[in-house]
Amino acid sequence: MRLHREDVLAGALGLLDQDGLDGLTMRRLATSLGVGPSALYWHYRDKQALLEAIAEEIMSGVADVDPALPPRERTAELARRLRLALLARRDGARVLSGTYVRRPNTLRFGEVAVQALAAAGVPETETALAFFTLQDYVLGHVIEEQSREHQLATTDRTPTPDDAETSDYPAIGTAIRHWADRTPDDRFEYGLRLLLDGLDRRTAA
Amino acid sequence: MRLHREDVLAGALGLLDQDGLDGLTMRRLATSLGVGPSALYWHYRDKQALLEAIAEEIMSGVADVDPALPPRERTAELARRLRLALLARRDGARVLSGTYVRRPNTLRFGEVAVQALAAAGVPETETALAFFTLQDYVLGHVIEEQSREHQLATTDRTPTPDDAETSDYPAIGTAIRHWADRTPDDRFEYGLRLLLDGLDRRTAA
DNA sequence: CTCCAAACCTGAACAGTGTTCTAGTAGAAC
DNA sequence: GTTCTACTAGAACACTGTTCAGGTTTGGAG
Repeated sequence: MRLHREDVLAGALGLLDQDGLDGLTMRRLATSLGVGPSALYWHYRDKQALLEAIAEEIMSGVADVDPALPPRERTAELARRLRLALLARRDGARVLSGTYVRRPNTLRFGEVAVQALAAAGVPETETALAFFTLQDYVLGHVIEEQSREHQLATTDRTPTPDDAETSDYPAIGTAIRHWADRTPDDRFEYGLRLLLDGLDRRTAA
Repeated sequence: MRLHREDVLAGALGLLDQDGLDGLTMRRLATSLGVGPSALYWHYRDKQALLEAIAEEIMSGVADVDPALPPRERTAELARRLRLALLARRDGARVLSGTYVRRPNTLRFGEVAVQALAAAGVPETETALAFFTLQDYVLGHVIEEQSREHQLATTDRTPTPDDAETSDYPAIGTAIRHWADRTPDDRFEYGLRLLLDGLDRRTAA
């Protein structure tokens, strides 16, 4: 009935999905594993190390995109897969944004993305800039997306400001209405297309 | 020698700049104001409310962009001002990403940005999508930017992976080197231009 | 000048957090 | 069957956000 490193990680992932990042505490994780809190510190140096392991786990498989795809569609697919990976776990984006991971899954994602961008015709001097731009967008987008889920779960009032204050900000009102008509996927695709179109312009030159 | 709401906010901002978001605790804020912890709860319902006040303070003046600027340059300027506002306070991006603020400064920023986008020729049905895309990018970008500052301050080892592992990921190595040659401002401008160029394409159609 | 209500604070307490010890027990290897 | 390593218990430390009943201080009205 003893634990291994992977058991702790699996338990942490389960607790994360169930109670969110704020609910993921060392003590609760310990009791959910039927063990004292100090036992966890044998497997992971501290909580930060555990979170980095979670982050690396989230990134597993994200880079496994069909290499036969044309380069532009390949980078798009990488961005989509990153988003889905973050969405797959509760507070996934927040977890990833708080960790600096230099491990296989994370590095391989960067490697594959940079290669796809280069193949798409992005100058070698700009591939990292383009990669981080895409990654920053995805991260920011999913952070807000998951933050809205949380907002909706706790205060159960829709985040769309159809409130009184909207009358003081006329443009926002109609803009938000159109925004609310789209699906979350559509909203993400819009920004993604903006970035890819912008990239096209720089590959032509 | 009694406190007012603004004194608490000012003290919180000072402590934030000095010790970062993790160092901003109610107890330390209280002692820095020469008062007991419970005194703070008279001025702000809880810590979350205080953080939202900080977020709104961060957003003050961000929307004050020259309305005479041509629309495209105006939206670019709004994005730049948002970034600078976030950078102006330590962990500013993390603070903002954790709060849902519906207050004057924040709303006015959205209003002005949506108007600029509409003036630039973005279809009315897409202004909110474009606005959030820009905002998500800026937020994600600055979160990573400030996260790197933190990394550099604590572990004093440069985050550029010139390490051994780079040999297993050949494309990353050269890509990162070019990335490291740019200034932080340049890196931000690159992504911003990508988005604006992408927008141009959709305003032409 | 007094009185009162509002504004503001104290001090103690509760329940929870990450982390570090020393001391110990279970499991496999020889 | 003993020895060595892998792993855990339990208590403790120094924190965290938050609440509550009871005191102050303050500005203004009568």
